[in-house]
Amino acid sequence: MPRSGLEARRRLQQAALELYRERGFDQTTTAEIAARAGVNERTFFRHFPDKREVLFHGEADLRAELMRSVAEAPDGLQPLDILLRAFREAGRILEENRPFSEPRLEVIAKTPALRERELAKAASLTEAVAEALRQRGVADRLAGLAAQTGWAAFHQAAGAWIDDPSANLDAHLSRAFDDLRALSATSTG
Amino acid sequence: MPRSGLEARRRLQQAALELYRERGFDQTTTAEIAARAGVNERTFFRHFPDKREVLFHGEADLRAELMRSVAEAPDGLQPLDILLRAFREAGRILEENRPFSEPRLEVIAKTPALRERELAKAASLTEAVAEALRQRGVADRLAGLAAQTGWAAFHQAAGAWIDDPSANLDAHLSRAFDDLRALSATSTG
DNA sequence: AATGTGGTGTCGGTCACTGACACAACGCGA
DNA sequence: TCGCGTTGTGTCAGTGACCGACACCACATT
Repeated sequence: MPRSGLEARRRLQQAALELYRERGFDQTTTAEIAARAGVNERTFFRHFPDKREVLFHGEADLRAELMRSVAEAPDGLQPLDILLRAFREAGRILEENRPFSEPRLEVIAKTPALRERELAKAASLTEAVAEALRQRGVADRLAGLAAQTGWAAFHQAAGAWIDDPSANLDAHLSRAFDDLRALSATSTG
Repeated sequence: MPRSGLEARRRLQQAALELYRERGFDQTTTAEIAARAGVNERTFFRHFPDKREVLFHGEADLRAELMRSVAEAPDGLQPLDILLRAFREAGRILEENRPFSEPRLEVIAKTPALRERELAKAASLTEAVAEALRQRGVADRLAGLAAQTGWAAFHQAAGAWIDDPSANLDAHLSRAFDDLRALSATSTG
């Protein structure tokens, strides 16, 4: 039966996403997911530590892409510009996987337990980005704030892109980062 | 046995905090918490929806204070200035409850499951602040971003204040919001 | 005294998640 | 070709979070 495990993992992710959409996260049991994927329930927990994590596996790719982009950004850019660049590039992962990204984000948005996990992932990712910025010499406190505000803009852009696919993710990102600048520009300080 | 229920709830919170510190969150069962509080396990779940929530009950006070402050801020202030004002005022709750919050924050910091819940609480609170800003006429997207960046600054200031109590929270807040403005001011846009 | 209400104990059950053990498929060297 | 370790899997027997239903008890109201 076992070939590489990758096959089963993919089927489990697919089955989970389908079932979460069909009857909701809370009304789906791990046994059902496993059954649809054609494996044993125990196998589910061999591939994913819990019922939520099955929807958060591509995160490693996004993380790697973000880190790479931040590290390789040209000198002379300001923190927020580095991040806009990085999110543009990493965003391609979302755009290329849209058929998977869209229902996934939909389910997450309507399930508190999944939103909690998403926030945790975001926090971890944000901290990694902040560290990457520090590696580039961005001041300590500034790096943390930049990463969090940048992520807030990215998250908002991603949501807007889901709601309005007529514009591409880049356009939404530009607008979100413009808002960010407007926010501080108009502040009295 | 039942007097008002408030008594049991307080004992449950106390027992939970103690046990989470003594043997850790994961190694504590709800039955043990209930036993130490002198009530039945079922009663625990009548007062708190789950094992984590028992540590997140004062949140309502902070939320109420923030909402009030945002709503009552004088006209003419920019979003970030409204928030700085609000966090200054709400921050007093933290300063007054420092001796109680400290062990609680300690447990949360070292327990992933509790950190997840904390992030969820922060997100909910942030969304409430955003809505309060919108009520004041702040543009839709801007309100969301302002609330999140403002919260990021507040969170960073609170952390700095825990690590360095020599300066008061206000000072840390001022510095964080200055950083925020510096972030966008130097961006090319 | 009758009645209502809210907090509680008890019981039975579902389901997420785990440890232990055995088995099947593959890769690889002998 | 045969053994052999490695890896993915199935099975079984748990533990513990959490819920629905019902009965009971303290207290307030009338």
